Amino acid sequence: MKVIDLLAQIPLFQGLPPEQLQEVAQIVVERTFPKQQLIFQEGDEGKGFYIVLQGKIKVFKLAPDGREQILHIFGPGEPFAEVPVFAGQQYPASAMTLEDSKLLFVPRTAFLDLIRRNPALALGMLAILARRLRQLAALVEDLALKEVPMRLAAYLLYQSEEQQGASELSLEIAKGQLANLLGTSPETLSRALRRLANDKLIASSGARIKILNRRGLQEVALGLRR
Amino acid sequence: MKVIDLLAQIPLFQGLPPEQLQEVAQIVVERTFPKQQLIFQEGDEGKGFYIVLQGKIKVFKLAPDGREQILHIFGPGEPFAEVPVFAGQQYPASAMTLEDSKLLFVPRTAFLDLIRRNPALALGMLAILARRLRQLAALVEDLALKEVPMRLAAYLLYQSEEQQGASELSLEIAKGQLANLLGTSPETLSRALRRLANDKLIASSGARIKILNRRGLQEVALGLRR
DNA sequence: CGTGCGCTTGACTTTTTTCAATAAAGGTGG
DNA sequence: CCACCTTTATTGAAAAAAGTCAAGCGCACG
Repeated sequence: MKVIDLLAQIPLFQGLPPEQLQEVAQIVVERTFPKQQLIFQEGDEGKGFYIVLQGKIKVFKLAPDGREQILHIFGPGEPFAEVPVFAGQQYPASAMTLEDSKLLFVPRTAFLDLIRRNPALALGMLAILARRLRQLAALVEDLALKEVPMRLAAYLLYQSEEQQGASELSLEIAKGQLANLLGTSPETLSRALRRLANDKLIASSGARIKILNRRGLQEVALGLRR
Repeated sequence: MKVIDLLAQIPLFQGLPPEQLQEVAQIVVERTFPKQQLIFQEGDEGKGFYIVLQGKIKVFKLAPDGREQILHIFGPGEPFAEVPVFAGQQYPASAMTLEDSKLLFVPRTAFLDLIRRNPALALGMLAILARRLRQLAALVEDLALKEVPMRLAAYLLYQSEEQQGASELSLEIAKGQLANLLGTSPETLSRALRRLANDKLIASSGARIKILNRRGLQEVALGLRR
């Protein structure tokens, strides 16, 4: 598939006139990464941002002792690492592939040029950053105001939504990674899962989860049930 | 002072041609709020964003049980609550004055119009959102990967920077509010302060803090010293 | 000068982390 | 396709960090 056709699928570029799409196609660089590959590290100079074509990317903060907190996981169609394009010049976090992935790299200066000539693109990017702020604010809320079982219940319900409201859902990421996303340890996550299963809210086998009592799970997520 | 002169001082509007500045002046609304006044609540429809002229504003998330996590505190010159202007239509958090405050309200549709005609303004707003993402990512990092004394030490050093690197600094906000900002309880904050004082890193009397051992405080902030 | 709110302190509980050992799962090469 | 080996997940027990409850103190404000 040609780059320009891929670009036409990206929400950010929806409605971009074909000649500008062509321009984008000429400045982007396609890059592939194997699973577990570091894409950039916090503090690296950010000369552009990325768009996921295939695969899955985690963006995370690392503590000196090696513990990590995932800020976000990105899948196909999603742009990430835009922050250094617009403010500062260094990446505020690190990024790594969770699977073999194919990315487009969009160089900073060329993209800024384009945005200056196209207000719709600017508004599209503003919408993306605004949504990201919403998500990060929700993560802060989770970490500061909710306990692990609440966060886990919320994540399961969210995944269920993502998967067409199915009651049988897949965790999508390894449990260790989920622990890093929920801001806890694998041990605590494991115990939280067991607790939900004991309470007959879910049935769990490996990365496959079946929601047995959606109402009850929602109550846990909201803190109405301990 | 006239609105247009106030606007000219706001970083976001730096470099805006005078006629567009005039346009902004015509669409903004000046509003004053007493201390402790709720400006908007999470979930309210956001018809525009605000700019602080005077005073201090906290933006926060509230748990059902009343606990709160402050996401950010804004002072003069800073815009806030831009998220619903660009994505979704509801505020993702609540906002309240910490002091008597004077704000400018910038209505959404008029501002979007303006931004469509002015790429520099769009880039300015992108830079603001990008910086905010950086700050929120740092807050997530603090909450997930650092203990309370580390966060407190980092806050004290940050305040010292803000106050021209002075060793004698003011907390700027009430301790109860600082606890909500650092993601902890007043009790735990109190104990953390006493611990730093016991270790002769700071001397504290009320909201006045004197840094006695900056190096040591930095070590605490980085987790090199327990 | 009193009153009240915010801050501090102590005692206790809960949640989560950490350490260690075991069990299960997944990938690789024979 | 199976056996092995490495990685990942689970479980138990103990420790640490922070939260909660309750009481006392003190400063600021009326």
